[in-house]
Amino acid sequence: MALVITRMSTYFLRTLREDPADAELASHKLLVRAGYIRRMGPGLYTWLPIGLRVFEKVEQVIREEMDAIGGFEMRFGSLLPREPYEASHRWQDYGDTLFRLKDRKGADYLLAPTHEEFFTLVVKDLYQSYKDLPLIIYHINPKYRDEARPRAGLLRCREFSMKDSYSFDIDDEGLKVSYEKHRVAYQRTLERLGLEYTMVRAMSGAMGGSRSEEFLVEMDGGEDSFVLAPSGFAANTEALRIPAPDPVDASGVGPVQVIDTPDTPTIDSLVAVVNERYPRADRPWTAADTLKNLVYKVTDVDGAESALIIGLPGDREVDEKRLVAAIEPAQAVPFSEADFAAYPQLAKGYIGPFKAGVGQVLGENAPFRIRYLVDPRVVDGTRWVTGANEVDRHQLDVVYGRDFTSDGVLDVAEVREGDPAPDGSGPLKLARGVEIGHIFQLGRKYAEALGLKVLDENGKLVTVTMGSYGFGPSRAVAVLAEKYHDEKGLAWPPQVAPFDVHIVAAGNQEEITQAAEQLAGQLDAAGVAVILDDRKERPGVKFADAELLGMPTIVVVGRSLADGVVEIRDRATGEIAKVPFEQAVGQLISGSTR
RNA sequence: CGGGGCGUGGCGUAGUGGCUAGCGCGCCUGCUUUGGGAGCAGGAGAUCGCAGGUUCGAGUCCUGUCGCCCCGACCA
Repeated sequence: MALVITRMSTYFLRTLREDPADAELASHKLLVRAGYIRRMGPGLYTWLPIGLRVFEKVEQVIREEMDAIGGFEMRFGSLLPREPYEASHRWQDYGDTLFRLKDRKGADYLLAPTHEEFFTLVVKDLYQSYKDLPLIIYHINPKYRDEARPRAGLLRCREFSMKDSYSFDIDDEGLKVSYEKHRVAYQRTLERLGLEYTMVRAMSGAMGGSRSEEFLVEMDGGEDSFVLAPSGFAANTEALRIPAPDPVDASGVGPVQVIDTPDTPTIDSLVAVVNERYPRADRPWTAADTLKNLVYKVTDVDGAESALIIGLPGDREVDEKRLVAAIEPAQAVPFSEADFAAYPQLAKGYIGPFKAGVGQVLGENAPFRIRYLVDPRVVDGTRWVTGANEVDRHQLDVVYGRDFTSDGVLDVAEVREGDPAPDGSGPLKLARGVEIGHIFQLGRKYAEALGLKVLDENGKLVTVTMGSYGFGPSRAVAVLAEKYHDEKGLAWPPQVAPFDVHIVAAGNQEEITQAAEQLAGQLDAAGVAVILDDRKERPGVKFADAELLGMPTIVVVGRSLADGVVEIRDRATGEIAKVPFEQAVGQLISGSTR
């Protein structure tokens, strides 16, 4: 079947000469400038014809790999009724991120942020037996999330495209198999797209469930921070558990000394004072020798409040994201001035290790439970400079295990480049990435909430176990643009390029335009997708646009046609080959472009 | 939600309270030009985000409001 030659003189495409002012990332600038996408509103983008071709190619790769693991493509709408979301509690749990709307009768609807409930229900509708399982079904369609801050063009949108698939199994063994299939499908998809990726262990977040991994593409400007060990181990910083050092022999450390330390509001000033007045024999004190104790007010899901004191080395800050992940679903906020005022036992700035023992209370009028948790680096025998729980006083040579203990370990300190990897393979590397895929072993949360059960071989009703697996094609397009561009513009890998060959008719002479047309027609007949620049423009304009648009192969029909040759340019490498006109088609069909 | 920046033709921008809001790109007409974003001539296109206010006079100052971008928080 013959394709249609796209002629730039009539194609619905306009390139911009300058970067849009509201774009920061190269992918955003270039996709707008080259006429692939247009912004419609905050976090809302329209695919223009040439952009849609890229999007559909990415979508097709995903589709093929999903079909290869036995997935069945179907499609839900995006406008969905409230009730199933009510049953899974997500009508509430999703919070402000959910787009909600009402129909003319006042009934509640939502725009799908994801489709777990509806996939669960359609299986419940159709299947009743274990014999029907396992099952993988998926769709690719728009998702809606009212993000607090959409950004970076296609990277974080309020309407975006997602492939979401769902697996249904009779037992956990089956779920593992389905999960593994998806992992393989995602690896193949990303390889085919030409994207290098890192798989990281992730927190399961609001989705619930036991196991989850993210597929991240490393990129400056990415939104997820993760750590990478020399062994290849990788994890989200929230999910990372740092290794506890071995206990230290503290038999040579003298007894605790309480010292006067006025005017030491900061860790640095404290370190300076102790080094001057109480120098260590072996080496100077450093910020890492101090133990700072931060107080948080924690609110449990049942609304109960308590105080959490976190003891961590003075050279580290608490990573808020790690804290949130570590204590959820409870929430923590730093103790306020008013809180400190209400509990004078907590001497702000001079707080030391608190006596261990959950259930200890503070205050008389409004008793407060206190928990004292320490950083994993605080192990038996470690020697610290820390607060004395008295204004203007600190204590020296305080040894964990000898002089104080805790109610447990809380690993929420910031992670730094060079910190030891949990698997002992060496220093960690810190990186930023974009989450392009996420696979979850959901378990039975949705099946239970919505009553998805089947009869097993003994005739007993059992709840089905599920997995859910997301992949973002629109985000993948942005990441591809980010990875495949240079100072001149985009440079698509062939498998996702909107066209295989970009023919530039460099000159308006009859012979040139005719030769370009002829070449385009022959390539088209051979099944090569061609875009032909037949505009009445100067060659320089056409060259610049060809490079901006980024087809893998650019064929220039122009000056050299007088010698019977055309130029075949490789967009990515810049290589130019001069080829006799009559051999060009053969070369382009068999060459590296397909 | 907190912090910072910004709203001026389609795009990018200039504009110490003062005349008819300027420039570049793009667009239209004509002539010339034609292998690296052409030249000349002519032309169309802006209620300066919106609403109040101060002033003889507001794109410019004040207040409010809406929106956008960036950082953070949040986010399968």
